[in-house]
Amino acid sequence: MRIGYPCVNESLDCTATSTFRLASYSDERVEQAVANNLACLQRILEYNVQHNLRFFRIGSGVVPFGSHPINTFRWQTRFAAEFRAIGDYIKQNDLRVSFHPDQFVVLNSPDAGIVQRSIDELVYQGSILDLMGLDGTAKLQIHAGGVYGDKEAALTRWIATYRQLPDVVKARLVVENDDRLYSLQDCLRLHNAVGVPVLFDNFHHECLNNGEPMPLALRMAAATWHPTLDGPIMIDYSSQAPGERRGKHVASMEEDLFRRFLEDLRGLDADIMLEIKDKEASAHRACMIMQDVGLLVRAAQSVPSGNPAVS
DNA sequence: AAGTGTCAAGTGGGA
DNA sequence: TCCCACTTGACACTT
Repeated sequence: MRIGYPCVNESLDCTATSTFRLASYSDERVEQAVANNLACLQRILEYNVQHNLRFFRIGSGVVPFGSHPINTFRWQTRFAAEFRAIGDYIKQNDLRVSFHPDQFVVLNSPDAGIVQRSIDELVYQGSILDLMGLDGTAKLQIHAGGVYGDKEAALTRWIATYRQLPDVVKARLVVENDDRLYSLQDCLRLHNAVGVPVLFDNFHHECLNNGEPMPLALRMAAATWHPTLDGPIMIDYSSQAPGERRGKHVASMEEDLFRRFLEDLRGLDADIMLEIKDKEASAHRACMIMQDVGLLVRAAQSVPSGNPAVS
């Protein structure tokens, strides 16, 4: 099992998603930003190895305007060596990485332009994982999309779009239950239609479900992952922020709730992404708890390799 | 240097 | 009819 956190490391003084405004686009700025982002990504991964945090979500903006037609810079070839080196580091240290393309990726939109831009974005993010030389266990995680007043029609459109995706995207795509529109059951229908694995979000399931108890829900989602092609199941973990709007993520992990969740999970291998505001701070506490209950081996006393220049 | 309005992209819910 | 949230701040203009 692995513990991870999304996109941002608050302990380091760098960002792996530095960008700029579309209005000030230039190839030079893309090159500058990608160089910075990949150097920072490498530092984050080294930090993660040192802290036994072996799961990380890479931010969508690692290549600014990565799927925008304005971006004609050949970043794939310019940074081929850097992508490959990061991929090697990921494999050598048994890390797992993923992407979560943002809310603009909607495969079931009635608008063909939106669907095409969504596919372009998936191809862009998937190509980064390809350039890193990572196998199909490195995933692209999306939601089912909108309902548009007719969920049946929306699910049908999703399936039709999925079937048109390039194989390289299909091999990585997973669909996550959301907190308002598409429940675990809805996602399982997509799985039954096209085989897409279901990424289970426990907090979304608490917000929107069909009465499945958490242990059962976890096992239903787990059954949609192919053990070797897809890897261990991925889970997004969070909990309700006390006193806040329903669906708001908690600021810092509540340890008793996490221990209870591990009880529900018991017996399943999973990589858990903590979608919690304070990032690696909570991930580190989760790591300690999992070591405490014997679900995680302690970090090796490894010396970080590569990039000796930065600290 | 500090303050702040706005940023590529979509959708639905709530004020 | 706006405004907000969403996996995540931070760019860039103004003073």
